[in-house]
Amino acid sequence: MAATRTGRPRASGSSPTGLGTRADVLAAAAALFGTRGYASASTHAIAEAAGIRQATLYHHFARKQDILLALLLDTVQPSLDVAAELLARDEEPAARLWALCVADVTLLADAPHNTGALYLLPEVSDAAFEPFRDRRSELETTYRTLVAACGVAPGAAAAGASLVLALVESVILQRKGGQTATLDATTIAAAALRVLDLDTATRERAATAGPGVLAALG
Amino acid sequence: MAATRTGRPRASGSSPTGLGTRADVLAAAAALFGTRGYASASTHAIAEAAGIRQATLYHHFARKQDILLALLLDTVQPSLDVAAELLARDEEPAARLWALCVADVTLLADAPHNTGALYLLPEVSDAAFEPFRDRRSELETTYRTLVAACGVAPGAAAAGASLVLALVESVILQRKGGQTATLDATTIAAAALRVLDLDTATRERAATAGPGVLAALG
DNA sequence: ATTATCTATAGATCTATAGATAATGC
DNA sequence: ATTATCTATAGATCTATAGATAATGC
Repeated sequence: MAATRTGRPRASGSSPTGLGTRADVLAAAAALFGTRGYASASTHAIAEAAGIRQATLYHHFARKQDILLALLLDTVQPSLDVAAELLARDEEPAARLWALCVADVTLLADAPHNTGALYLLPEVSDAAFEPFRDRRSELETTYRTLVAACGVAPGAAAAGASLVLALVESVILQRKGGQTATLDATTIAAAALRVLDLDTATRERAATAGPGVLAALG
Repeated sequence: MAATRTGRPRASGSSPTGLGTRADVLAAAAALFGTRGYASASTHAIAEAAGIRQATLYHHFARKQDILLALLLDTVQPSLDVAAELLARDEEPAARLWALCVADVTLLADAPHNTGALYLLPEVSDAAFEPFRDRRSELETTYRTLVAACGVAPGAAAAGASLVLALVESVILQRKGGQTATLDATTIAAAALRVLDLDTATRERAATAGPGVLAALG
């Protein structure tokens, strides 16, 4: 049952992540795409950081774009899972929105290598990344739906959701800037409810009930 | 006095912007860096969009990096000018912060080609762009100073300023997403004051006095 | 036999430089 | 003479493929 693996051994060293070559490549690419950019991070540099030769990448990913696509999908999927669960629940909308903000901020803040920053890459507008953009759209729709359910005026729900998302994603920009202490997730969630101009009583109920909602998620 | 210019004429057409070759290059690069990314926008593609041959770029910019640096500095400078003026005035801090938010949102929203998005490029962390990062830092310091002057608790001023900046820069993300109707500048400024949890009276005074402050700027 | 790696490289870029050319200025 | 453009290209990449190699699996 030991971890003996088939195939030619690596020329130098072993898996940096200890999770296999695919994980090594994804970790190396996440770091390099985020700090140097997509095109500026050569497959050679990625392979080197992953502890393999450049051509070996192509045994695991058919094209360079597939590496970024995998990273983007892996990053958005946990958020979508939380969002879908929260949409189906029946606690007060403000409490569910609070929970969504806290969950997303936490995911963005705790991810190794600031993968949230990858969706800011201009190259993501390429057709190859449409599967990601679709899921990202779904996430925005969930935010809008919850914001509207909080009683925000219909005309202002889309705008409100944009501002809430901007606050949540401020974590990405903070990490990019190399800030040591990123904002607390509950601080940002509270700020989101203030931006929406919800009344004090609603906001207090949400912050009180929110942690319970979060804990109830699968 | 007519616009007769020295030098060999272009092989094809004339200046797309009508403002000369340097302006043509900057406009073309702003569009391409923002939509394709820095490394993915080749000097050939930039030159083509500017209506010149690839090598002619190098008569106006010694290196490709100098094009992006010029765009970044041109984008941040007007914000810095407004920020410095506002710091020196003596209206109520909340009114000045309101004015700074409105001014920056307006600059970001009205700039041709969403140049605000350029500061999100990973390549900006390269040493070549340090002059820009320094000025960008100054701008953040001004936000922090005004937020602190609004009476936000000392420990919370830096966090508050981050959130305010995130709201202001949400315009960049909206434009990137291709949203047609970006948020109104005054809507964002009002949201910024709510995020800081300023009391209602202060916020109302700021929104009332803010337009006058803006109008008084040079 | 299957697998994951390796070496080697083809073909397609891409940046920046060298030097020619076609205008205006003096 | 000066200037801004042009053509041509050197040299340095970079992606993806071809085919060899060194392990384990049967």
